[in-house]
Amino acid sequence: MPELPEVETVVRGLRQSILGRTILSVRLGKTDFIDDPAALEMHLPGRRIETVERFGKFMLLRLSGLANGDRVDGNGDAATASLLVHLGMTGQLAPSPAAQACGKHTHVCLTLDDGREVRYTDPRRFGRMAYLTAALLAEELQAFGADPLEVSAAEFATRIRSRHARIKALLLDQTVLRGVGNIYADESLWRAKIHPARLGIHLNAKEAETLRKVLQDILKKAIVMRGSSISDFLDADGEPGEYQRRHRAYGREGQRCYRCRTLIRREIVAGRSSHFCPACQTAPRRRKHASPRQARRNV
DNA sequence: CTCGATCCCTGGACGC
DNA sequence: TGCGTCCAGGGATCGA
Repeated sequence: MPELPEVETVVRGLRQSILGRTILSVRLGKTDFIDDPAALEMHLPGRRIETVERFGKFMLLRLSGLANGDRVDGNGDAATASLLVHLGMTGQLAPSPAAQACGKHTHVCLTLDDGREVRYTDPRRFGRMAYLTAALLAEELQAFGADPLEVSAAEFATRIRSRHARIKALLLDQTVLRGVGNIYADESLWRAKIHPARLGIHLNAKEAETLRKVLQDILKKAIVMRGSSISDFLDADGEPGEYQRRHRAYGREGQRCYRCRTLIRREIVAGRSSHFCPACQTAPRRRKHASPRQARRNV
């Protein structure tokens, strides 16, 4: 499941392999994960891939202006448009020789000017692809939160400690931080010894800063190890990552905590399966079940 | 504001 | 071997 480190790994691979290539043509299979399939077919051919960037869990392929002075629609926006790609749960984006047969779940093929194709493969089609002008892209991206690798101590503390939601939900909320998913949320909470059901507002300043530090450390190490391959993540070279070997909580239900030997537990927190050590990560005090009558009195 | 529920989708695990 | 069932999960959405 591609989260920030996995997406970063793919982005780095694509930078090596397809930067500067021109897209010649577009072939589509199933298109229910594409915002406007016709826009891809209409606008991608003839455009060069100028940059490959990551934004949270999104990949952004910034495209050149139209080749040989073709008409640019109205505002000239098309000149700085991008292809936005989200890998969802099972998406892969990688170049392969055009001669190579496509897999069953390959739904987008971008023919390049060097005899290869960039292919998007996604069995579950939880991903997303969209051709967006600069203005539309900016509009999309402004809704997202801070980059977890860049976020300052002060901003992180503000974003977390002002919220009544569970810390697990906050870490997963892309409008709070962009790029963290279930694996790295559980891993960072384990490292910081914070129970996933604690409320953001109940973390003290020290806990919040610890969490930020371990989250950054984990994400950086995971990038170095080219991500976690749990089910079927492969990078742009078709290689699996290695970070799953370092997991301390995620996927370790029933195994012993590396710190205290207690059995790792899995519970649904904030709607997501959450792995934690019930001894190291002490649960929040059980909320007193305020009766509806009592709650009403305080109004 | 925050929550849970529901939907999307398919492969893989599991039980019989 | 071959069913059926359940589950995983990022994100959107909706109602409580």
